[in-house]
Amino acid sequence: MSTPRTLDRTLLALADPTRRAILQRLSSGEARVTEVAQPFKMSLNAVSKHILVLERAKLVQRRKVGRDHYLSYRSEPLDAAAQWIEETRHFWGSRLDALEKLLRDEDRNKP
Amino acid sequence: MSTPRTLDRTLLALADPTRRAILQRLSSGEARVTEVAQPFKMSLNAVSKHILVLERAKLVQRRKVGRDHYLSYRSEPLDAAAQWIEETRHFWGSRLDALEKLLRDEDRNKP
DNA sequence: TTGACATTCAACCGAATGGTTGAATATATT
DNA sequence: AATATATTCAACCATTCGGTTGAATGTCAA
Repeated sequence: MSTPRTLDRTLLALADPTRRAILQRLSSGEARVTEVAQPFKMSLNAVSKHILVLERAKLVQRRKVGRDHYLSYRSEPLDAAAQWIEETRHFWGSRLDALEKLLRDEDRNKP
Repeated sequence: MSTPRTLDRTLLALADPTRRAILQRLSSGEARVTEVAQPFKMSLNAVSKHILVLERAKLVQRRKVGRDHYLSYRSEPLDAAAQWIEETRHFWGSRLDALEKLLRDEDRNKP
């Protein structure tokens, strides 16, 4: 289970297309910072910052070998986020519960 | 399926405990802005802004009746986010794929 | 009409984001 | 030892975020 803070960081980290692209790249195996940054138009430094956000959320792990930093994808935070979403969806309900919720709303207005 | 922009907005909106609390409140039925704001320590205006973020992400719908704005929870974005996460988790792999990924990494280093 | 209530708008603030450039640090290579 | 490479650090900038306060708007109720 994930503490609220952890969930915050995970969702925030995922709420950016650049960072999702970085994760996708890493999901197919380790890569160095420069390799990860290569496909992007932005500067290396910008990518480096994005990686930091992903590291803070523990979605990326860093392994230093000499001057090279090897980055890898960690699945745990996404697993935890998925679990939270599924539980939440269950409790908050979805389309199927629309009628039930409507009735609840109407009840609330009849004293 | 959700376009990247939509997903961004959804995840960003969910990446805040206040906003998640608001959604939880609304998941049990409609409520007016003031009612929603009542449990929070922050100002009504602050909550109003959070609601706007949720509305932008289509997680909250507004129905105006006179001076009252009735807010309700919409499940579609969360459904879409859940779907994205599940697909992504499938493609990016999880613990079970750790060995496979490790082997891929080792391959990459042997020319 | 006057006044209370529900809500937003507007301006401001401090902190965080997302980006830049330039310098610093550390490691390889020659 | 000198140079090139990999990466971060530091400073800066514009924008957004999360919050505040105060005023404006629109609606209900006496």
